[in-house]
Amino acid sequence: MGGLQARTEDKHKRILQAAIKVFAQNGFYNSKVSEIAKEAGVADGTIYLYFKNKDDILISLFEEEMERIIQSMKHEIEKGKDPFEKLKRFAFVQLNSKRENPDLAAIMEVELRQSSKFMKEYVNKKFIEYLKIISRIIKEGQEVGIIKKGLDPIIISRAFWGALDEVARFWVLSSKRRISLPKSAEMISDVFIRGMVEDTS
Amino acid sequence: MGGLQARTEDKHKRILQAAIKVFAQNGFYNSKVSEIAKEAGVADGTIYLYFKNKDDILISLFEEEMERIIQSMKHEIEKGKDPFEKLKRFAFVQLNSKRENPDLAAIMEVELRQSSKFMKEYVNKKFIEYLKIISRIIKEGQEVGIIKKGLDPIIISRAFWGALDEVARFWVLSSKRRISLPKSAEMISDVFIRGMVEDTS
Amino acid sequence: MGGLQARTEDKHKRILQAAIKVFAQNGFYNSKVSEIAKEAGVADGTIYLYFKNKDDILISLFEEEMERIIQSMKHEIEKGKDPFEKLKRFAFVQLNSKRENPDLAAIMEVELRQSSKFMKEYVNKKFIEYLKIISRIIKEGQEVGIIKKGLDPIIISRAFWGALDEVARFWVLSSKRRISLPKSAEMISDVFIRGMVEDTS
Amino acid sequence: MGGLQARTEDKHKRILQAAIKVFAQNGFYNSKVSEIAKEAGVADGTIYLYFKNKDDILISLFEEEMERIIQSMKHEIEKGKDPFEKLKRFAFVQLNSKRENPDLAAIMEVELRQSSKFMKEYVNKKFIEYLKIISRIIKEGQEVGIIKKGLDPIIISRAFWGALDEVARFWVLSSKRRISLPKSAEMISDVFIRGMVEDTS
DNA sequence: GATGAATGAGTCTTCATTCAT
DNA sequence: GATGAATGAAGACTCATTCAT
Repeated sequence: MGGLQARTEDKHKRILQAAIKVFAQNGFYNSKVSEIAKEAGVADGTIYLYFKNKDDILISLFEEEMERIIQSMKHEIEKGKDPFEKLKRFAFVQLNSKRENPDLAAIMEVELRQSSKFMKEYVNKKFIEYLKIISRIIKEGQEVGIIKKGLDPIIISRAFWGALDEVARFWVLSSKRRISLPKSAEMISDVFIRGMVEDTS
Repeated sequence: MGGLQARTEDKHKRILQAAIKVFAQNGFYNSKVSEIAKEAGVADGTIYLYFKNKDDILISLFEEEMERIIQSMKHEIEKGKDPFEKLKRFAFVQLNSKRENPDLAAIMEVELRQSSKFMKEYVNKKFIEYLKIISRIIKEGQEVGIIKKGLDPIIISRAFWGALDEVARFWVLSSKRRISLPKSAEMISDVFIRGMVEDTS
Repeated sequence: MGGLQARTEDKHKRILQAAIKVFAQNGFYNSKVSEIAKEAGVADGTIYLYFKNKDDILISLFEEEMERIIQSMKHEIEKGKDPFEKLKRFAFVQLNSKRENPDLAAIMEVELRQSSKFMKEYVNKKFIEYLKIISRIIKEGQEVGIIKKGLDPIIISRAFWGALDEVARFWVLSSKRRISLPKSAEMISDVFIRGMVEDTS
Repeated sequence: MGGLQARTEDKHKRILQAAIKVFAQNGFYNSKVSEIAKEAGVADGTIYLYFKNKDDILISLFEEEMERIIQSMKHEIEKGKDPFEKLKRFAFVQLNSKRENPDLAAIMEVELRQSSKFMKEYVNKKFIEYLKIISRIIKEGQEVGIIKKGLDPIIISRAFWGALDEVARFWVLSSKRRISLPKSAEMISDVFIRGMVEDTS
């Protein structure tokens, strides 16, 4: 019984992993359900035992991966001793995820911007939660008095994330050699930190 | 004769404008050619007198709009007296374009990241040209000695653009009220400028 | 006035000639009216001043060419002194027409067999008239007593024409070198003549 | 398992049979895939599980039927004791096939001449194989000394087939009454045999 | 649960034909 | 008469989804 359950969960995961690969390669609309099935090693119809439809695969993918990403990022952030170190960690982890999970990252990149109605709500909710990790750090810095009070944490967190995401994208396109990911992370967080730091006079 | 030419060009433009609207609303893959035709007030077949196929509409859209955007941005930048002022102008114009041409901006947002093979080359070429506007300003600042030498202009230009693009996206999603576009432009360029400024001691 | 009429007729003919070329190359269904127009050096719409529709071009083509072919063949046959010589002449002219007018011949080859309802009647009428040239020669031979009475002139004329047509087709396909057209004409008419000749004992 | 396979093969065959009927009725270009599907009692999409596209239906039709025809003809020919008897058998079987399978015959008639590029090669290959059945008989006759040496077996085989094919076509058009098929077969093979026989003096 | 053959709705695209100039 | 831009009906083909086994 447990075994069956396990195998079932396994199949669910296998389909999702296959979908990540296929979606990343062709984009959502150019991916065929049958391709995912093939990649997952299951029959076409089996997909529909685990997911309501093609859209649902993408949604589930977000639901499960975003949650994992958020938790993992929160965990990583906590290791930072001060807001600035936390931001650096965020930048580093964010950029690194591109290397560790390029397919998933590729999907997020596009799909997060795709205005597919059906997703918007959910995706946004989770994405905002993700961004809150940043804005909370900024607020913390403002409370502690090391980050300028005038800066809107929401705007800045968006900007920070956008900057990182774009550089990550660039890294993929530039055949991954021209620039080192860690250095980029450092460079960007440095610029932001220096840019946000409260003047001490 | 001139009239005929005019009308022909007009139709080309009308189709492209219609496409911008329709693509922005539904995304490329959920848009039907017949919808575009309807929106443009022409017959379905007429589309194919001006464009090779559906893909070609999107490509043409980029070709024509990107060029326009780049020229207009270059023109705007020149008015800035120093690199910092130029960056501020860039930020302002970039964010504002979202307000002035939200549909086009929405398409660029997604499609620029879409890995649609057929586009990648062209889009990238033009996009890189666009980003060079930023990196040149940064280099200029480094030469003049007001921007830190250690910063990679290419990385930073990506980051700057990414930050702006994401904030612009946020502005659209947040029902355009919570935050003012000009203030955001100022905030982001300020952070970047302060973050990049060469230490004078 | 006469000039205009002449030019008009000229255009009619030019379109028909263009159609022969285009139809021969691509077949009726794969030929576009616009191709014919281009080949004829007229505008697409002009075609419809001279022909009711695409079908009508093909029909007119038959009407005009078949009549010409029939008359020319009749004229040629008359030069033969006896039925056998007439058959030889028929064979020779028939095969030669493939060389002189390969495009027209190619169209006849296919279209004569195409069961396009709209043509059947007309084509058949003219084709039967053409075949009658043969059957009359055979009847003549039977009356004169040099061709076996038992042979059905209608069947034999079909067979004779079919034999010639197929060999002509072969000649085209075999890159026109392997075999000489006149020799083939002689060979086939010889076989038929020897095969039909009344036994004299 | 066997049942499933059987049903699958059955569907392939059913589609092909339907195609024969539909193509014969309207010609290839005027036949709609949906018509074939309807006639076969399957959904439109099902066609594409068994055939690559519309063209492929026609090609498959040839591949499968021609092979069958060739084998069946070879089998029939062998029963003839001498070359002349074999030719008579050929004529008889050839004409009869028109009665037994008029739809297929109608398609062969037209399509064999249609210069559809995509077919030409294959069709020709198989058709030449078919004609070789005749030319071999003629060669055999020449070797045995009962058929004139001067006759080119290739030309004559074409002529023989062309003669038969045309008479068969005539039979269909003439509402199948005016003339008996067996008599026609006899008449034509008689003319050819007498025409080809070596003079014995 | 698993399969994959079958379905058929949905869309792009072509091209014969029209008609305003 | 001549033009050729515009039309829109028609049809091949795809692929998400279903369901009998």
